Amino acid sequence: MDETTNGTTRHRASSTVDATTSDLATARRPRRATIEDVASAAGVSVATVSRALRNLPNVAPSTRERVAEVATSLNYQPDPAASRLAAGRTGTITVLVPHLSSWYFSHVIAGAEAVSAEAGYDFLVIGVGTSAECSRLLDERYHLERRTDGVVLVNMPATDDEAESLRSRGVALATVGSYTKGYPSVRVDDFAVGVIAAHHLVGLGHHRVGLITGQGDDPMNFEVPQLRHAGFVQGLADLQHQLDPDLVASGDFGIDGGLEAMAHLMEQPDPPTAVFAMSDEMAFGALMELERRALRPGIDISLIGVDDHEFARVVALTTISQQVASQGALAARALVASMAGASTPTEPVPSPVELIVRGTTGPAPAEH
Amino acid sequence: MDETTNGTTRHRASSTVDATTSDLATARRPRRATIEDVASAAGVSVATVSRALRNLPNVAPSTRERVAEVATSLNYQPDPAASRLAAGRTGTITVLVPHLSSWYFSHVIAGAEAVSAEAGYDFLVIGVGTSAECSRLLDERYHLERRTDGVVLVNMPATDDEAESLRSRGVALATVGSYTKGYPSVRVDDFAVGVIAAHHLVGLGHHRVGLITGQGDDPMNFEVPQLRHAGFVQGLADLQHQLDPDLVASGDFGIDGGLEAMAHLMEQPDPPTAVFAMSDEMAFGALMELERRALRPGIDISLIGVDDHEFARVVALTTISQQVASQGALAARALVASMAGASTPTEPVPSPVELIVRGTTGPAPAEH
DNA sequence: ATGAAAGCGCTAACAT
DNA sequence: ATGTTAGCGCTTTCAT
Repeated sequence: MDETTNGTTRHRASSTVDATTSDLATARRPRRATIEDVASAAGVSVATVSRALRNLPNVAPSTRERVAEVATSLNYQPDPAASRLAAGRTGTITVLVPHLSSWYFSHVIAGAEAVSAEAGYDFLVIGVGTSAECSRLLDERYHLERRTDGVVLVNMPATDDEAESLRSRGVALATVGSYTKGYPSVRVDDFAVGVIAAHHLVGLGHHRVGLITGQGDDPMNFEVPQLRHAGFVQGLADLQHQLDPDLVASGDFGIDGGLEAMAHLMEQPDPPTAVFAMSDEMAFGALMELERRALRPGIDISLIGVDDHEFARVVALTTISQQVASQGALAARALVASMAGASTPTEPVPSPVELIVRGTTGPAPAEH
Repeated sequence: MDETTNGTTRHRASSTVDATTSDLATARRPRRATIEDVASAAGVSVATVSRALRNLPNVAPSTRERVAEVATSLNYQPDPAASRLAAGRTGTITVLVPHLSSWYFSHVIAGAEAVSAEAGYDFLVIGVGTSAECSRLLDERYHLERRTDGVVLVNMPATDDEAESLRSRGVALATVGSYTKGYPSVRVDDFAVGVIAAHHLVGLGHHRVGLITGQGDDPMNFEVPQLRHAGFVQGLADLQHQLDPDLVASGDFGIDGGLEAMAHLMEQPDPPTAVFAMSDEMAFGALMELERRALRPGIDISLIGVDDHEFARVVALTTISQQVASQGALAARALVASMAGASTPTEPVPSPVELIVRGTTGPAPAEH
């Protein structure tokens, strides 16, 4: 039944470690060593090999060592598909992210990948254009749970239902850039980001401040802009200032959007002397517009961004830095921990921000 | 033997399509539908379901349709692990790349991911720091062939041996940014890039031209800098010019490297009036250095980069554009084709480049 | 055109 | 501490 029609048992002499010893059976290709090969070569059962190699308890130290040696000499690696099927775990972490190539997301991915690899997980990447597409993935039809043990959601809102759906299917969840109740989520204090920006600008003596926000067409990730906005308003209020609704323009988190938003702001009857752009990329676009208007950043008008993009220092952009790769890493680490059965932090895991003053912010122009 | 100790057969009435009908057996969780569920609900064997769903021949149209309907209504999706184990194919494409977060690589990944997803492949990402690490992966110990049907190598040299090792293990290969004999590889004509840069600068009347190259510590991807270098020299020679070895500095493909390289060039006794930086990022660093020296790009000194990084237009950098995401997509497409058994292009697949003139290049200063 | 059955290479009870 | 064995859910000959 286990043995095929020939009645011979396949165990070799237990000292037979040499990988070149070829069974009369399959001698076609340089066939991969299986757990059975290791077992017979080590003179133990496959179960023991399995235990020994996965460092499960109840294996004699001497046995464990011998098995490990044999496995190495046979260049044995368990077949992922087989163990997935048998164990029901995939050894895979999946990250769901919009715009794979954008600065922010690629850094998150880099951080998450490093941690996943180190923890021995395969790292799957799925680009999701819209949040609708994301919901579809998180919900039924595409069976995420067969492909992955955990997913990292980057700047994608997951409803409580979606999160619960994942949980019920045994998939762990962690998010970065948005908060899902009951799951580890890494993020900066976006409210504080807004406050810091406001305090910095008003502290420089600016009274008329503008905001380039990031509300785009896709309502994906509405939380971040909303919080930064609220924080900015609060920061102004702290210092007895207000945000004129006319001085708020949306820039879609891109260079072009930033450019247009800045143009819009400068076309106001009473334009701002200082502007807070919610991302460095939008700030870059804004700088282009200022250049076109021959306005000197930091002198004629102040501009502060968020991110500390590699490029910010090239144009001397004052910004509020965040550690993006580290956020991806933290999320992956939380995921690994929760998959290992550890209790996951249900409160948001904070990631630090820091004001970095460069050249694009300066004292308010005297003439007023 | 197939049935467990109880002798009951598990087939339901063939009209039973309702997913809520619970066997007396496993009624624990909302168990996923298996191929058996579909088979019994459709009143056919699992083999037929398997054939029908994968569009294999020898299935009656009516049967195929019925199976498809039942599968949909049961929300059935084959378990990847099971089919991998049984079929020996993984349905996975893996991309091996250094520096996940850098501009170039993240764009390649984005392109490759889109194509992979569209073709129905899972997309695995592995960050490899050094080329040694890459070789290790491509060689024996970590069994890539169990995890993936094909790999995309980004700017990582694969030796013929490594490529052959992959082939013998049934893993398809495609590369971008480097050429491996006998495998599809997508790349720009880096020699032409150098020529274009040289012609542009000399065409503007520059006689003393410098080069910021990218040879770093890790000899990973030596081909690109080497070819661009050679092309640059050739382009100069075309117009009776030479490259002074003193005007060549290495910048490691980073902003800081570019900055230092430019500083080095400008400290020469007879500094260049025009510089070709092999990447936009190095050019950005170079611009910072020029700013520090109060030299106006495009007027006091000309600078041209390569890539057309999103940011290039922000600083009006003249550059030679390449379509990076498209390269990743082309590579993935070639991989998909070769895995489907198509004959793969063994000649390099060219990706276009284009000179984009902006503000950082201009006529050579008159005073000379 | 369809079905029966033998694995694919592991893991996880359950013995011992 | 170790061995036996029954699956995991598919794919794939081989029959029919």
